[in-house]
Amino acid sequence: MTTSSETYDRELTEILHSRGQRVTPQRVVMNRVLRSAKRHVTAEDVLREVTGKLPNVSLPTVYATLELFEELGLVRRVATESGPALFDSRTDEHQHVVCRRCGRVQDLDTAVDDSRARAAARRAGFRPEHTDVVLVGLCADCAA
Amino acid sequence: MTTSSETYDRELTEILHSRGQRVTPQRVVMNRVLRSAKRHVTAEDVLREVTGKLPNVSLPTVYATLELFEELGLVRRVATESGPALFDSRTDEHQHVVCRRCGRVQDLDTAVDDSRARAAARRAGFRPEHTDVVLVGLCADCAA
DNA sequence: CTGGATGCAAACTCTTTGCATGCAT
DNA sequence: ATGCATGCAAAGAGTTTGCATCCAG
Repeated sequence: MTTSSETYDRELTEILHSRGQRVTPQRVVMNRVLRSAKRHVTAEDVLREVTGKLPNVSLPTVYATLELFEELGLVRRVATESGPALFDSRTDEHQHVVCRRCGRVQDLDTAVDDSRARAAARRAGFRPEHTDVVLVGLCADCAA
Repeated sequence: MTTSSETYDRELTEILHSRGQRVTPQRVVMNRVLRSAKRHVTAEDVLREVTGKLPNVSLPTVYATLELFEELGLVRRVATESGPALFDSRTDEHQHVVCRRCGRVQDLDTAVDDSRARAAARRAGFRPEHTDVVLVGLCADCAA
């Protein structure tokens, strides 16, 4: 089930206009790149992908746009124990496995019951919004 | 139930000797600082605390020692979505709440069932070792 | 003594900021 | 026309590396 670029573009345009923000080529291309990315990407990854389609895009713009997209709910920052920031265009509930040796990240799709943790967080005075679940270990290659 | 510095020192000495590594004043003091720290600390935090007890300790030594202690299982790096690396001397299973606005981190003590996630990770070829659970939201102060 | 551990300085990576220009509205 | 968004350069935060010296065993 692949979604077309036009659908991505239309959705982005709608969100941006509803907030009085501009639809620029950089934002359109970055949105397409992110939404069709299979893996978790760094800002550098995004720049590389985008540059193939639109020249002269700068890293500061990539960072600014990633931050914007995060606010818009289009991407989520992945919690990691080190290394450059990773961004994930899947915003639905899922988990990550990270290899502590090579840094590889993969999605998991299982149910994790965080209701007791959320309740404890509220008792501690927090207003929890989402839960990052990261399993740290070794991938098949690094285990060998 | 406070544990004395002597107990910390003895435990550290034992682990280091068993691996043929040296017991230096820097390591002893850092171990005491970390084990008695209530909150989650950055490398800078550790340096500040240590400098009060032992002058001329350098940040590279703090980083090297934190990495060593991580290998020894004395501290764990906390998964976060951004900011400087956080270290936690609690190595038993627990969760964290992080304020996405001010970065405050607090411990939670609840049971989170990650067995299905672990199984899924193994199916994906990983050998999961531990699970980081981080609830992201707003703390009481920042919610206002 | 001897080599692992340290301190210092410098390099490096990742990210943010300042500012002049450009383009979406 | 207006001012938000961009590109470029430079600065900034956090972490790592190189190397001479030191000290724990």
